[in-house]
Amino acid sequence: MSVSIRVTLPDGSVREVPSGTTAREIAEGIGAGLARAALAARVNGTVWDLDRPIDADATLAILTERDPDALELLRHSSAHILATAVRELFPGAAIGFGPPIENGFYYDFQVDRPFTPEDLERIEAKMGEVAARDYPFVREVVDRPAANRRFADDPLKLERISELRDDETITVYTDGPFQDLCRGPHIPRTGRLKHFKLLSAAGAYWRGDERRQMLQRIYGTACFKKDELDAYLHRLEEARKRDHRRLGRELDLFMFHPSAPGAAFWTERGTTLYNLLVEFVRERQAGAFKEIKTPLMYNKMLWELSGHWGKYRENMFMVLNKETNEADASLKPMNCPSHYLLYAAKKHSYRELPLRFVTFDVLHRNEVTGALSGLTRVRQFAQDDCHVFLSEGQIADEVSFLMDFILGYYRTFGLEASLKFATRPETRIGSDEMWDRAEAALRAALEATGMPYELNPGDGAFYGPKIDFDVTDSIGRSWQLGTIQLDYAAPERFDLVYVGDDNAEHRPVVIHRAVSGSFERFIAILIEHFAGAFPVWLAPEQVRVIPISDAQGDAGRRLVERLQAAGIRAHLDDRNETLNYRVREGEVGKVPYMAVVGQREADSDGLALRVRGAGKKQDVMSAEAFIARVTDEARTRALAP
RNA sequence: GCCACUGUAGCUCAGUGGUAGAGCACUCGAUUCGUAAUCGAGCGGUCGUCGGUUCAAGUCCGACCAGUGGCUCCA
Repeated sequence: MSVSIRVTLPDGSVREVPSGTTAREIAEGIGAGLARAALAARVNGTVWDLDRPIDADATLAILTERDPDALELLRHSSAHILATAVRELFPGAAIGFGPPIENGFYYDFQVDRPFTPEDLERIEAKMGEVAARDYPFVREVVDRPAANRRFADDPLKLERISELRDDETITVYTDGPFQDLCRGPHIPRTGRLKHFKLLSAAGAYWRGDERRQMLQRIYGTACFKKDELDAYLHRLEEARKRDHRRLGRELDLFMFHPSAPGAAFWTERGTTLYNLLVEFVRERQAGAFKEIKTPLMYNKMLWELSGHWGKYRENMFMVLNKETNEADASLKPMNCPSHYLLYAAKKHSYRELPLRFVTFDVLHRNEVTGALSGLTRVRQFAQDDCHVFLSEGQIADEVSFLMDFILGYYRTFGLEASLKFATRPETRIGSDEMWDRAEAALRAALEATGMPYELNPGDGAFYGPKIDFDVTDSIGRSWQLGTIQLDYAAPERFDLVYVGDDNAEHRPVVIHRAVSGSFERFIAILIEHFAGAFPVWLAPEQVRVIPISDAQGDAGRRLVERLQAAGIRAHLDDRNETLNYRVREGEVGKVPYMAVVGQREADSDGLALRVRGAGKKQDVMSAEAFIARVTDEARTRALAP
């Protein structure tokens, strides 16, 4: 005896079908084409396997390749197919987790030896076979004892099973010879996987815990269409080409040397770029901020007061005391404590608040070797660091002020930032009333911008809530750049006070603010963002003057002098090379403007302008007009060319 | 710090146990050119470092250093 259920389709129509009918059967009832295209179903808003019986009234939509959720499904199933292949080639491999991720999927294995690149090729070929065998993905609901029996040989899975709550449904998915503990859902058959590639193998701690054993992770990606896969691989290649480490060398901006791992050497051009950024921040901060400099090295008295000596010591470069032979001093890893000392050194009136200390001092953090990476993760760097001392009543206005400052800064570079609002964590200091006020003030300032923001409940610092500014780079990596953090703890710890209009001492609040994060990392992001083709105001070399032949050498030299006198970073390329060769070098070197001087231009006190990236198209103009153009673009910090 | 991979000329790379190679860059010479690589010659490496195996090591083994991809962490 079968009970009927009512299934509502996206167009609003209702089908009455026997309980236990699958989405596939309903799709077949709608049309053979839909049934062929079907990958899964969305039942009451949740993605289900196509062949899972539906036993109650439901809304149902058939998922095809076109559905945004389908790709995740394919990639999750790809991970299973990867595991299927690995198990065939490495029968003893224990399996960890295999989820879909942003651009593909991975699976973790416990194997006797790590995978080699050759293994990856074999595994990829085997995945093709598994897909071609077109196994169905079969879902089964099992009870705990059955699950334990099935994965008796697999300690990782047994550990996972033991953590499942009793009220959780345990499901097992099987494709051909491979079964996996998995919540699903999956594509109906392995044959639906056609376009995939394994990308890399790497170690990864089991459960992401560095105290647990290391598993071998294989990363891969999969798409529904070949051109999508090709496009993704092409994107990876493009990202590799604009990698700041490669461009940093090619454009002669910086280098690293084994003598100073994690600390950059800046060339003349790189230093020009670095200083231009610092100058830009200085210019924007002029007036409202007070730039200060504090020592780079401190004895442990300060770090004990700040708490770093206990919690952050591992990351600090220690300095040995010659007499006691003990490490009792350190290079500063952060500016905050020294700013507090300077603040506390004299009495402050409420009239001075908000008082904004900014600095570009050099910081050192002893990052573990494996964490270092180009300019994005270094041991020596400088932040555009600011600490604001203010009264609690000034928070809302101050946060608005700082947000405008930060967003305007990013806008200059054409960078899009997304905002995150992190609220009180479980372990925190201060009263609930204090947190209520702080969060309300931050939130009000956030909403005043009208920008969308993501809520990160519980992610605030123990000393106060914060707003983080994330920027996404060309490779799709997201970087936390700026931050606005309220700090109620530091003023207590350092006993910071100001004198109020009641002539009594009051506790200020501190706001930590950074805009670029660190200049080093920000430059890395800019290099990749612009692919090395900096806007005129930032380009280390703005103009390259190229006399066509020796006869125009003097005219070229005069032009360079004139440009330099106008404050333009111009260089002469009068080398004994062909015009074509020198133009090519200018293009490859991403110089925004090439000013070519032939006899006609030499006679008329002009130049033939070639704009970076615009090809052969040239624009003959007077030196005067050109100077006006370049200085204007530099002054306004225009993004083009 | 952990796992794997990589390290040969300034750069990109070839060289799988038998006398170190190519292209570009650089230097010199010729060429004086109208918008993405002119021609020729030359210079340049104790093959990351140290140790081991071997008659013989860039090549095989070990340790260390550095880089890369991840994990952990993070500006």
